[in-house]
Amino acid sequence: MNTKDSFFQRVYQVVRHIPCGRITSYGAIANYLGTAGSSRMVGWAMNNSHSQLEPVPAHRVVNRNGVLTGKNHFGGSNIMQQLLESEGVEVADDKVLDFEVKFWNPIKELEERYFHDFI
DNA sequence: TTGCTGACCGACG
DNA sequence: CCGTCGGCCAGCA
Repeated sequence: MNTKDSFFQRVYQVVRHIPCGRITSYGAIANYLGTAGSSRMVGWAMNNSHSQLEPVPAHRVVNRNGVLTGKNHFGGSNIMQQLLESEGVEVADDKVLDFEVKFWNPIKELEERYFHDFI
């Protein structure tokens, strides 16, 4: 990667690779970036995601419990939930249903993608 | 340079 | 079940 790519840029790049109808967690992204335990940085990156020119689907990132902890940063309303439901992700009580099923693991998915591209 | 802050996580009582 | 605390570390004033 370029030297310009900062920790935040990497986070945004991973988030942009999340397919529709799939979700991931802050910890998974942090683990993928090799900074496991720094999941707070991922959340902080999402807070600054608005400064990015390209849109970042931050609504596809939830905490490890599948709870929409960041919904409050989408305007104070249930915009985050609506976005997820529009993509086929069922949400109830600020919590994603079938979280484990729709969970998108950046390590596994991106590894396979990289492996497939490498071959 | 220092000292906050934060959309997390896990442990503890 | 609930609140609290420490660790984690990139940005920013």
